[in-house]
Amino acid sequence: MEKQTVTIYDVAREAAVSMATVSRVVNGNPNVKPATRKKVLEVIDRLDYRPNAVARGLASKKTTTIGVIIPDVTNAYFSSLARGIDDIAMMYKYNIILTNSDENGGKEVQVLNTLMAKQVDGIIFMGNQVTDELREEFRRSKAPIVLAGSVDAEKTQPSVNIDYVAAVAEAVKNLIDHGNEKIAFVSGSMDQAINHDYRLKGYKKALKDAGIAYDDKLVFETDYTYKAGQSLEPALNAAGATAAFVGDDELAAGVMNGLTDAGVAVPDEFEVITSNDTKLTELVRPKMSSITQPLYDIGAVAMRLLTKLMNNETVDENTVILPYGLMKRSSTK
Amino acid sequence: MEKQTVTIYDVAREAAVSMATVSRVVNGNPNVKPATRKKVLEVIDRLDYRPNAVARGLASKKTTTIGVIIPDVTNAYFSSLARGIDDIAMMYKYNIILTNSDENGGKEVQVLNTLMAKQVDGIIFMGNQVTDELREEFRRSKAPIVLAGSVDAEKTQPSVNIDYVAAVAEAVKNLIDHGNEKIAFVSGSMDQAINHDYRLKGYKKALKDAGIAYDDKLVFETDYTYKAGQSLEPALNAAGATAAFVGDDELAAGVMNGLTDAGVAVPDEFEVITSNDTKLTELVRPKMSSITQPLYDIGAVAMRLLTKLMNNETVDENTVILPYGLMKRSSTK
DNA sequence: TGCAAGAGTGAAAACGCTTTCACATCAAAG
DNA sequence: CTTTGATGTGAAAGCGTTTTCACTCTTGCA
Repeated sequence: MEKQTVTIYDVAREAAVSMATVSRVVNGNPNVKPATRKKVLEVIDRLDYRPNAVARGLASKKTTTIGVIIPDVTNAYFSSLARGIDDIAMMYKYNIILTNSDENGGKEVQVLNTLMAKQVDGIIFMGNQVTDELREEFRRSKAPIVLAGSVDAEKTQPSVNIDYVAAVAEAVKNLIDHGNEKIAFVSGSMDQAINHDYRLKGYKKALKDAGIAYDDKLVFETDYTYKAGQSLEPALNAAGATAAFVGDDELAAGVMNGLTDAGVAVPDEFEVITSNDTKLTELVRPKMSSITQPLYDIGAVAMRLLTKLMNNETVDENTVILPYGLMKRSSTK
Repeated sequence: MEKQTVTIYDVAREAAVSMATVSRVVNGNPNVKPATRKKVLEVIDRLDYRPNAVARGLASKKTTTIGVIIPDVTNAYFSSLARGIDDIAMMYKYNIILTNSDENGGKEVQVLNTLMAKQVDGIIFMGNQVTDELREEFRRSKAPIVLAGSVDAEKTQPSVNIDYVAAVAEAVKNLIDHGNEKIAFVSGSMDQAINHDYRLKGYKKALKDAGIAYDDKLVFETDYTYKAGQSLEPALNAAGATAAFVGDDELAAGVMNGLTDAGVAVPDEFEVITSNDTKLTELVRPKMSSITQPLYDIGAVAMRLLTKLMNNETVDENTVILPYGLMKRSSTK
């Protein structure tokens, strides 16, 4: 025995008005006589009428739902962004369809398509490897798409980020200032624009400014996991590094613990600076120095930007750069 | 100049068949002559036709979308569950609308309502404080709802969990076996069923089994944050505790670091065992001993259960209990 | 040769809303 | 009193699918 759903038509009949009028009061349209409005509201209340958002979406061509593509919710960096996104979305009455992509191009394209099929009003994309195919999909989307905490070298989409090049350069300079000359650059895949086109650039810049020669033996390309970091100690040691810039906090924690476990003292014998300033940096011992990013805000601002785009408001700047900082904790001198 | 969307009608016209037939081929209905199917598929391809999921949802009364209510994505425990949920959901062609509730009753009710308005096919709820009002909303929902990693004392909804009482009892027994008599019970709000009706019960049981008197001075009700744990050291000390069972990993990390920072040696002078076995337990030093839970699986199984419910398959057991374990690391002797 | 039973297809009615357009009403202005 | 411009309301046409039902062909079989 299915519960019978009450529709706008039922309300109209009971209130002795037209569907149009019911629709008006539901949507807060001011062109309704107060007496009528009251009458309709009473019936709505009595019948416990709840508008069907799907029907609404079909008729109005707006779903008040946005799609969010995230590499992995389980990653503290991204989940912080996601929280910022959701909070602002909720503030603007949007809901979020969240899907994990594992930064896998095929999955990203597929997910993007189902999001578009579901007629989301907008999309927020996180992930640093924007393939040509993906870019093509972006282009064909009628819903606006903004990148959050992610970069695409082609800069074809609106995005919100920090200035990665400058941030990394500053972090590395800090290490250099402490007397380190052999500084490792540890990050995830170099196929990712953020590593290849931004972080590495910052790293090289700092080196160059200090007159230190770039040595690709000091560049460690691995994946963003604790384990990967932990097992990096021998290689780091073999390369003669005395400090490392690391592109991810979990990875950095691994690097640091791997070092410590191998009897290398951090920061006295080896300094580590990381990138994302997630909670993690405070939990490990020694606490990790890090580039600071307004994670929550990156998500929040991205979502805010998206709302403007969805409303066809003109936005002065398509790519917004938020301020970063450097937080000295105990993994650097 | 809006891009003109191509509809099923356009395809039908171009392929010289009816909409019904196009619908059939799109949905893989076998009652279509191969030749016809081929012809239609060609047109679909040529026009780049993409079915509108909203229209589909309206007509079929299925949205292939489920709602997920999560206290906070940023929390490692819950985000692990969320990942399990999403993976299985994707496997069954569902998408997920994710909303953060902060375990705030009012927000939960509101979110639940918007999810139902959006006609989700099912809902997964995480949160340990099921108010009467919430229970009422659950009841009125036509979409099935399952609790994941969350308990409701009334057991009115399907759920997937571990046996919290037994797990906590075992953890505490372990502490007792190490010679501790004054064992602190540290958790979040006692209003939450999981703390009040499960964990505390397990704690008391272990005490009773060992013939140790229960002392509510040793029960610390706080919130699930690192900071809260960190500042607990003086109180713990004042109560004369020599060990603690903690209900959340981040909180436990705080407790442990607070202790360490105050010069209390873990585990020699104070043992700590935590509850959720998130990655965190491995990142801090000493590594934390913990009850182990199959986090990902709890989410995955909950989602799987939900698919069955949505298909009206009969399920033998409405509440599934997954196995737990105890992982000894370095925060206990 | 005739007939029952599929197989394949199309017409059209939902699905539950928004929105356009036309119309009616009414108060203020001439 | 008329005219006018707002204000309030309803009829009905979408929105893009799925699904039911009826109908036409084919086949296989008696």
